[in-house]
Amino acid sequence: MTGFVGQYEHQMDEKGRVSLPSAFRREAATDHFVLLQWEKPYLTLFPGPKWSEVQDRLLEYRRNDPSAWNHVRLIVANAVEVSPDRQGRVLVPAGLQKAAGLSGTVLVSGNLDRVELWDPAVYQEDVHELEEGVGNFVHRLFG
Amino acid sequence: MTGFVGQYEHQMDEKGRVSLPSAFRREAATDHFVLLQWEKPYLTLFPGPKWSEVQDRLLEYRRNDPSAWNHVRLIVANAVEVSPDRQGRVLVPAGLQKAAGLSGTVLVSGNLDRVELWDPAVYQEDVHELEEGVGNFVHRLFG
DNA sequence: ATAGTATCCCACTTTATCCCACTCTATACC
DNA sequence: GGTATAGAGTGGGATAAAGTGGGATACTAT
Repeated sequence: MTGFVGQYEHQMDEKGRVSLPSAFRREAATDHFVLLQWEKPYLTLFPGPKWSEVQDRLLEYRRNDPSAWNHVRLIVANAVEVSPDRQGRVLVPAGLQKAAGLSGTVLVSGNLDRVELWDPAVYQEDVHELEEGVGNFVHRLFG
Repeated sequence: MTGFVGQYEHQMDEKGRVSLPSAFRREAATDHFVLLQWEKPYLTLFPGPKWSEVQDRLLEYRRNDPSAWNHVRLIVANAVEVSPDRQGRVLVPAGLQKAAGLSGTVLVSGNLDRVELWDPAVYQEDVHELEEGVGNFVHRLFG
């Protein structure tokens, strides 16, 4: 129950398969995942149980706001249900590959309750080094 | 339940393994740890249960603040789940070794609910001797 | 029915993890 | 105070697992 932590660089082959780190497979304790893009420029992989929570929130959001319908459609329509094969790889459909600019080396990054798939170069650029001064929050979190 | 107290200098071998003091292993009462750097220039080793608390705070922080996402990513992506081997050693990944400037002799220092890993020279410089005048608080703590 | 496509399974290589053996230190007992 | 014993820290080697590439089978669609 430590959540998904750590990051790994794995190769995506020409079929679009990416190995989930064995540590993540053990952590998930399920072979049932949902892969989608809810924010650019990366993909998110939710374990089945976590996805159920998210789904409930989507349903509620849609019920209370008519304009939400198209938001939900866009995200859900491009989502896929995936299961690791016997070697622990998940298949990333061509559409999602393109949406996240994935090819060759993929950064598989743990983010507590989910796993994220990034183009390494994009990650490097988007997720900056912590600056001095923003450090106040960390003492409340880790102190 | 005395917490982690005391400090030890242990050798990190070329594989990046560092022995946890046996006193700390007894104190933790678990072989499940999370090692990360949330503040420079040292590493922090959380026992599993303590990490769960921290994780909950991270999730809450992230939920309430969109700008928090990258902070959480940076810290969590460089974290690792570690378990001592039969000899009581934990493996420090190369990335974290570099981030904390660890090589050769490592200072393994108890800090109540967690264990910290320091470069001895850096520790010597950063953690000063107790100065006169700042001592007011101690009577409230220990008195 | 056939061709194209997608999914699953098998095999190999490399890297990491685990385990065994040794030495030194600290403690306890004589 | 000295000696013996047990525990802790350190180094290296072997085994198992993880990641990667390719092939075969089943399914779908035309």
